[in-house]
Amino acid sequence: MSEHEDTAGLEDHRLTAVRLAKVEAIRAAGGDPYPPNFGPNATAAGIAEAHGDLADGEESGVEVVVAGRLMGLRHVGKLAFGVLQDGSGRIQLFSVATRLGSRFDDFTDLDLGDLVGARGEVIKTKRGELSVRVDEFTLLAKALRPLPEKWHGLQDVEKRYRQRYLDLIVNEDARAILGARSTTIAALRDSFERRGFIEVETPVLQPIASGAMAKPFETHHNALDTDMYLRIAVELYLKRLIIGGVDRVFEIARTFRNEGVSPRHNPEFTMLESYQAYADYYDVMDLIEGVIGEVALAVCATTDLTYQGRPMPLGGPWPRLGYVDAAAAATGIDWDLGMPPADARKAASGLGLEIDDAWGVGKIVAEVFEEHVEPTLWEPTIVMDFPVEISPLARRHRDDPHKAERFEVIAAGRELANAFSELNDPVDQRRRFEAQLEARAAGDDEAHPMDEDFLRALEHGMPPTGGLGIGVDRLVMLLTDQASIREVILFPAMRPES
RNA sequence: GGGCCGGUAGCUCAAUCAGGCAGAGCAGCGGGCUUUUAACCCGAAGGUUGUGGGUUCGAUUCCCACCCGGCCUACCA
Repeated sequence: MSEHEDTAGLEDHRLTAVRLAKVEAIRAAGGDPYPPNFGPNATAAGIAEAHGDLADGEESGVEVVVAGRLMGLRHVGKLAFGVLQDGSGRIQLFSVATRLGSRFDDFTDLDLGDLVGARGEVIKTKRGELSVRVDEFTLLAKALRPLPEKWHGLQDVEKRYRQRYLDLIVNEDARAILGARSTTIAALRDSFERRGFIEVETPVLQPIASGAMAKPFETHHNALDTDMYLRIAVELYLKRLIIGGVDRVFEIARTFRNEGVSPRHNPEFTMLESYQAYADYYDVMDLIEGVIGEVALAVCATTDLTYQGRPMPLGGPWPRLGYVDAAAAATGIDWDLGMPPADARKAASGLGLEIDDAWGVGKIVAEVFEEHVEPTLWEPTIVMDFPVEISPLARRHRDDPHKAERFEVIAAGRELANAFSELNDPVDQRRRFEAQLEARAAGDDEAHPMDEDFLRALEHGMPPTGGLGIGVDRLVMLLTDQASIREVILFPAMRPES
């Protein structure tokens, strides 16, 4: 195959044809437009830190070798000013025809987007721009396609998601969010590890989609000839590890749910789940408040954030509301999980909610809560003591059999974290699964499936345990002030092109 | 899934309301300039107006269908 057959039409477009021709010219002159390596010894940020205090027109006497992408090029007679962008920032390449000789024309012939290496002394120009005064430069990789507009960047949302590399090249915000996400993950890991939690990895492919109530992605394992599901949670696997004696365990788990796509939902997302033996949900409240505070400090250097124009104080302790009490306060109806379901249904219908006849009081109150309470909670709030009916994996409340020792952290009107005193009574767990099977039979296709393998593990004895799940993407949204989950996921789910 | 909005040069945007030669800036090309900072000046280029139909003498513009995206909504974390 000749190297021309695979240019995919690039030679047909005037902008790319010019660049292809430059590649050919370089090769014809014995050069390599794609050399195998290069050895930079300085970064834009490092140079700024070391030499930022040079006076205008002053020379540092220090020679550096830098590498990056050419983002700007201003040709002024026998001078040329290039803008080199590397992973740390930008530095000007100051080229002087009298120093570069015949190579000066090659420098001005570079295209925006080319990857370039340069060697020269760090100086500050007369106009005060810190620069590398180029004595030698090398084309490190020819860019055949033009960059988006240098001032406005890439605005087209679809292109920004599909071609995230362009977004990262030209939009500083995109790079900042990527960095904040990385810092968030590192800070979460650090917070849990310092508390003695061990990080593990459990199956993504599971024979039963357990641990949450959601529609899974289905797939098939050919060699085992068995249907499998992409995990919707890691809960039951981490509890197996608690049973196995791993007393503090966590996983940063990519999780998959075959549900709608929205500014707050991506079919694959990241959840951190942790389990702590001998702890109850009160211990977990302290844990989540501590962890979120630490992460906010690591990422934002403060816990007093602004989210979408409104104050978002992440520092704990957070207010704690009773789940049923909050529903009552919001609607003026004296909800009681022990009330006759018909009464609850009537009251909820009076609020304009559509209630399925098969629902129990717990599910009805949950509907009321999600409609009338959750959207109104802006600052982080712990809502505790959920209906046991909608909490099949949580321990029954020590004082009220209708409730579970479960809480969620609500922030900006949506769930940020979900936690409970874990259910470790295997007989009760079996009954809860059976109740879920009944709900499934009644038409709830997100009811939790029976999991005999997990029950067998529970029957060996699980210590009292506090469990926690944190929506990592949503946490990053809060920390970076982003309204859409797609802004904090590098490659959000999209329909295939064409 | 439903509703609303959008898709024009490589990129950022005009023109669409009320049908009449589709324009500009950046990028690219040619030329000039020894201190630029979105450099500037001169010149010449660059278009299947998302796709396919329809109405019309004439469609980027009006109509229909479809594709892709955004927001809202539904499901959910």
